[in-house]
Amino acid sequence: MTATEDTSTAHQKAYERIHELILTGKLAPGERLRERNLGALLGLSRTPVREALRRLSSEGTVRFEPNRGVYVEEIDRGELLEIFDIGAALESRCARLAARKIDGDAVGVLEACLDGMKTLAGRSEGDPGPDYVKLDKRFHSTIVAATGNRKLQALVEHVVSLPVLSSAFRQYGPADFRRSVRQHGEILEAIRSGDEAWAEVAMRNHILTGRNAVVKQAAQAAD
Amino acid sequence: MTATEDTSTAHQKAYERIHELILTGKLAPGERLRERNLGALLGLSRTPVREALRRLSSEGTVRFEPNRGVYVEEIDRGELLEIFDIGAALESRCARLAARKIDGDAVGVLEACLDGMKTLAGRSEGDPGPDYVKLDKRFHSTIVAATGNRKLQALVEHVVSLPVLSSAFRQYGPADFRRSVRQHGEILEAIRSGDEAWAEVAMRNHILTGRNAVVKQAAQAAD
DNA sequence: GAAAGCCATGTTGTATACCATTTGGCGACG
DNA sequence: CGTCGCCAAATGGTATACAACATGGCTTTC
Repeated sequence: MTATEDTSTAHQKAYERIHELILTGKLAPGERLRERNLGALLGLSRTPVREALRRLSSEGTVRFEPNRGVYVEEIDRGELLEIFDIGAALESRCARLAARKIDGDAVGVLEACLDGMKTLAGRSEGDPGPDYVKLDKRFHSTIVAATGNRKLQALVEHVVSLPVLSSAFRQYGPADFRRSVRQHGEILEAIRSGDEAWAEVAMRNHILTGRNAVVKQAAQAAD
Repeated sequence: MTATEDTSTAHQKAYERIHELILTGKLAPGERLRERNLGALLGLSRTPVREALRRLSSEGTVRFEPNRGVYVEEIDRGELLEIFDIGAALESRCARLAARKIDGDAVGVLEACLDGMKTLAGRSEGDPGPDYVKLDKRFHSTIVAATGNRKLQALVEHVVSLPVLSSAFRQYGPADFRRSVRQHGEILEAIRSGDEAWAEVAMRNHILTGRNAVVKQAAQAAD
């Protein structure tokens, strides 16, 4: 029951797997990706792999150098912080719109995500694992989708991938996860009650918390 | 010397042409795109066409329905205005960063673009044509690139495509073009002088002018 | 005459084959 | 001994071939 997506198409599978490999650092920034290797690794031909790479390229996760291969984009910390600021602006706007327009089904999904995150953060002391990240992503995606703006959805999907990457590298302690759960709870409550201003600021607060964790980590690394 | 792009790869050509066909309305919102047709039209096989469509899909311009074809995304006016707001936020931020970090080469490019736009807007009374749009895009792309943030660059590239679309449908008069040129001049001067606050607000002003034109057009259409 | 199921056709999804370009090494020449 | 240039292997770019799925019309049956 680990597999949540049906991965009906090979292209989708390739996209998700490669994205995950990059997020978890198995494919390092700057590393060259050989299409035949990836295909063999995933049990696919080059065609769906290349399509997945085009998507990743369009999202800025990967870079095509014509006739010279595909490389994982390297991120510097300044860019990353900048991205967090932009993400905060976009997602808080989404939260505001969602508070206005969300329907019952979507609220149900949010509740389910929150439940799952609570359980994961509560039971294990150390690392709630990649499932937590998936629920987190789902939570945010649901909010963005609730705005009903497809272009906005595409945008946020893109901007979010890098912060998620950074959080994958980041060492979260149990307290951090509990705080994350609490913040998601606040966002949900704000949206459910239709309080636009609260939803906006709760989301902004949540994302800037993540930004701060990156800053702190940088300070530690400088020791 | 009309051709500015080398179009070195078939995929790039496919991407640019299809994008242009959508922007100019030759491919209408909601219309189904057949890969074989597009390939034949552009003198290419399906492979690069599909890769281009994946990019466009990732940008939210086009929509894949699994096993059922690719469709041009339809936009409603509310979404469009929302996108303008986001574009204003992102691009004004870019202008601020550019004012801080831009180098001489990039300034030269901006000057060249502005020159070209001046000429086009000055000489012909009616429609300066698609070349004007291209210069406009180049101007903005250069500013975004000057921020040195690749992810941000990818984002803006995406968010910008729709407003450009709308401007393609919009009927600009000579006065509008002259105003557009003047605003680009202001932005350039602000960036060149390193005045971050001015650059930010000049860009915001420019984009919200475009937003207003859409609103006005909507009001006219409602007559 | 209407509805349901099957088949023909077209289109998407994926794999494979072929061509162009890059790249690293080896040998000839200065 | 160094350098230039050529050749071969590998890799990306594109075309084509094949398989899976969807769709519309026709036949068949009630």
